[in-house]
Amino acid sequence: MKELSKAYEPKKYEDGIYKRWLDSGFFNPENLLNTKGQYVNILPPPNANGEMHIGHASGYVVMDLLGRYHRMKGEKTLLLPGKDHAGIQSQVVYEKKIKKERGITRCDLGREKFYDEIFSFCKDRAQYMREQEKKIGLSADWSREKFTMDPELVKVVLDTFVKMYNEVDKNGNRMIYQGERIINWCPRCFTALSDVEVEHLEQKAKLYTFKYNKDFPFSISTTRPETKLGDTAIAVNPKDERYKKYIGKIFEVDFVGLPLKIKIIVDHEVDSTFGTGALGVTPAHSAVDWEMARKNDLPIIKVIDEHGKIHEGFKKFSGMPVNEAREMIVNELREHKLLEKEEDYPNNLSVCERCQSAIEPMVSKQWFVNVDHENFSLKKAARKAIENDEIKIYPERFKDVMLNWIDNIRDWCISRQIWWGPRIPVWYCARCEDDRNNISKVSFTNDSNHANIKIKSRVGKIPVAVGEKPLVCPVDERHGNNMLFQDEDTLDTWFSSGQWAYSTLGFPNGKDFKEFYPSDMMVMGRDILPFWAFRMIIMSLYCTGQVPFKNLYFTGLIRDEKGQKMSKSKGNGIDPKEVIEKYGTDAVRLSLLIGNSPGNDLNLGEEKIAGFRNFTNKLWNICRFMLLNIDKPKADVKKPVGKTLADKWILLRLNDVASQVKYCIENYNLSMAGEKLRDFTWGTLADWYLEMAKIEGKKSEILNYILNNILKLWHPFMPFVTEQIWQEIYKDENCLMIQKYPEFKLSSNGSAIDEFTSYIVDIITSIRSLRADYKIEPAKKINVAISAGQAEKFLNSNEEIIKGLARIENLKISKKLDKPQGSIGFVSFGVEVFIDLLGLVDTGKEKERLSKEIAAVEPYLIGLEKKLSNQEFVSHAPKEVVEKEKQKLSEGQEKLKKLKEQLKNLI
RNA sequence: GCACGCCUAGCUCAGUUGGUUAGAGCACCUCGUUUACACCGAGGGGGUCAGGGGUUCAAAUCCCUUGGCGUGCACCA
Repeated sequence: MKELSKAYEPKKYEDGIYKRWLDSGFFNPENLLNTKGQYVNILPPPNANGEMHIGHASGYVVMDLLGRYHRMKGEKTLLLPGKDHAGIQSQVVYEKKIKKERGITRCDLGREKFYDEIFSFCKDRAQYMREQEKKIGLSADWSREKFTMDPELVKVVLDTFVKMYNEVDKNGNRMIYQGERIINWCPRCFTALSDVEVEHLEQKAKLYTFKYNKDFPFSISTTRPETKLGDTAIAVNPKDERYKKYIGKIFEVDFVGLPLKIKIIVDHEVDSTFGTGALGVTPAHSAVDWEMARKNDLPIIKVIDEHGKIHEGFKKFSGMPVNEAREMIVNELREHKLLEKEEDYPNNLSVCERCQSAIEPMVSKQWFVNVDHENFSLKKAARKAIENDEIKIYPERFKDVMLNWIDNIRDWCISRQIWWGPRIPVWYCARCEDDRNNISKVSFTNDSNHANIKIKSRVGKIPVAVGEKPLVCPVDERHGNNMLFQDEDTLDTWFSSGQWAYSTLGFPNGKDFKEFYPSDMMVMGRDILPFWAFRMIIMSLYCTGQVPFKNLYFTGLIRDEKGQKMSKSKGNGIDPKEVIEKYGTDAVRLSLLIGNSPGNDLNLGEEKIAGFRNFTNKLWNICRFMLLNIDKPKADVKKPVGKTLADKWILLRLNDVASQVKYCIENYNLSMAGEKLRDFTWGTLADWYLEMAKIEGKKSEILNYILNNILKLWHPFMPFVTEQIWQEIYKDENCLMIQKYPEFKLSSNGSAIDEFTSYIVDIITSIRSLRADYKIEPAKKINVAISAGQAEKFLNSNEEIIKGLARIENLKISKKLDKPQGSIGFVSFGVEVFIDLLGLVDTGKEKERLSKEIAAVEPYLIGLEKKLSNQEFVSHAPKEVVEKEKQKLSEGQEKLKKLKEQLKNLI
């Protein structure tokens, strides 16, 4: 058997190991033999337009750890990978690309060509990202990989649209309906957005206070004077005495040369202390005003168009970008002395989550999902599933966050005016339009980004068919199908990804769906909770009648070492490619697992990764050393009987750490699982047991047993190094990846072994410490005498270990002996240890050392005495606690007595 | 405004139903090539657990409160 090389070099092995796993076929659950139970994780699909970043990696590491753990436990394990088409984002990315590389816009390509190109672009990126996912060690079944735009997935999505459209309550309301409502419009992306796709940025704005004209009785305040062209009312608080006499009146005013008809209305929402207490109502461009308009039946005047310019019909302002119009109106008001105040005012600007352009709220005809439909309330169903823990959420506190979020949700706008994504399966017939004016109005524009895009009229069309394109117009066959046209819009990406949990499994009749749905685990970034978690839950409950997954684990964000968000522009990002190359995948995995906890952000710097690279190498060397001491390594060694105290102790500790690790993993405390394993491996095994084993010798069997187990226990955390070691030793065996995970139960009666060992460890550590204090050269051997009392026998049987690890020449252990001349002593548990200092004793120094220790013990004992003399404590506290305190007191008293004696003898 | 967190060693954080003289890693200081490992070993310094109050025999842990930091949602005329 050849030795392991001196240092572990990840680069040398990782690709080969991954290939071996792939070739084994065990990523595919069908190939796993003799499975019992199953474990399914439909992996969240990253957007197929970029590359894997460290945030993805942190999620994958969790998913893969759990997957490998369950696979090794013998469960039929499926990690199903895939990619998301990411409608708006991919379209933005691809538009930028063709603009830069070819100087063209999507309109130059046309809808079909653009669609085809972006499809292959996403497929290319998906392939590239797949290679990165393999680098992180993801043990996914690539034969089942999916893409949200695969035809079979799109079919599921469209079928759901049809099903929801056909869900009609007794009043004729559909679950999916078309409505003219106020929505968020991004003039850059040229599409409607749902509420969650809008971000709010703090900005300094100006708050203008003015009158429409000098005849109008009172002034209003606004940050957006240009929208006032569309005001149809003034709202005041019903309790506001100042304006009571005007309520209900209608004023016709001239506002910067344009006529306005203003009704005075009341609304409780109006804060009479803000500004003048009078609010100009602009129904077409403010969500709150829109609601007021609906309640008061006010007319709605659209001021701003889809390009962010003033609509036709506003004379000199028409066609002007909003900012220019604002400036012009303000100037005009100033000239006419109507502007009363102009003050700085911090407010939040709504911007597009994808491109950061300012959002225009506007009234528009869009498709919506009614989240509280009478036949099936998506929101109530989701609430119930979460409340009843049908989906368990980690960390638990996110349950409240989700419930709070569900309670505030409003109808979901699912239509997008983009080309990339599944197109809404709704058909209209030009001939069937009731109102000829409403037939597909087409307008053209000169906007550079959106040249020649058709803006279809979003008013008044009635679908004639929903679903596949009919052969003839279903309303009137004489119209045939050449008068049929499909809705121009595509579906919100989250309408697709919301169905990922089952569309990937061949819903509704596929074999995988029947076998693997619902899945066991979903791991997702906490930032997409409102986008995705909620949508997956509602869609799944409605379509499949079941929850999509039984457990939901949220990861936090990965930040830089200073806690700042990683971003390309700041250049503070950690690129997984680079750090994997530099430190190896296992080190990167550990740095994302240990010290990280569900839902919390993680600050990550390269130093941390380097630390785990060191540990990877340490593990390699621990195994290297063990191998040097194993005669003929076997993959299936039974648990040996420990011969010495050290053996019994390490078996006990291995047993306990393994059962704790299992407990931690099953409760998703992966960080603690890793920490416990590391402490055992480095602190217990390497620093103590292996050193003891060097002295005791003949450890072949037990080392073999520990080696096998430690590789298995570490495998889910650091699959590459463990597999490589396994392969070096057991070439002919199956991969470590599918070896049986060790089963251990927490031992009940090992405390005596632990206690004895801690005596020895403490004696050795104390001797080393005093040696260092007295600057005794490490190579120099010393003489030690121990007055051992009860511990005589077992200290004697471990004499060689104490001698070896404390570098002792002559060790004398007796039940009772006096302090030898020229020595110094210390007390460890009940044992007195004397070190012959070879004439180096410094009485002053000793006095100080002993006094210092006495000074530390005394207050501790006083505390204990006080506690134990307190009747309340003795009667209230559990017996074990009281017993423990008593024992601590008597041990401490014994120690104090001995220390005092030593001090006395010194003088 | 509503909600959810966080504040423990210089730094990053553990501390799971209240009960060890409060822990780890990194950094720092001293020393050091003995059957693996300098990506290492041995030893060491360093914290009144943000402040105040309360509950309790017992509080880093539970409750209230003040301050600081962060996040989500809403408002933002």
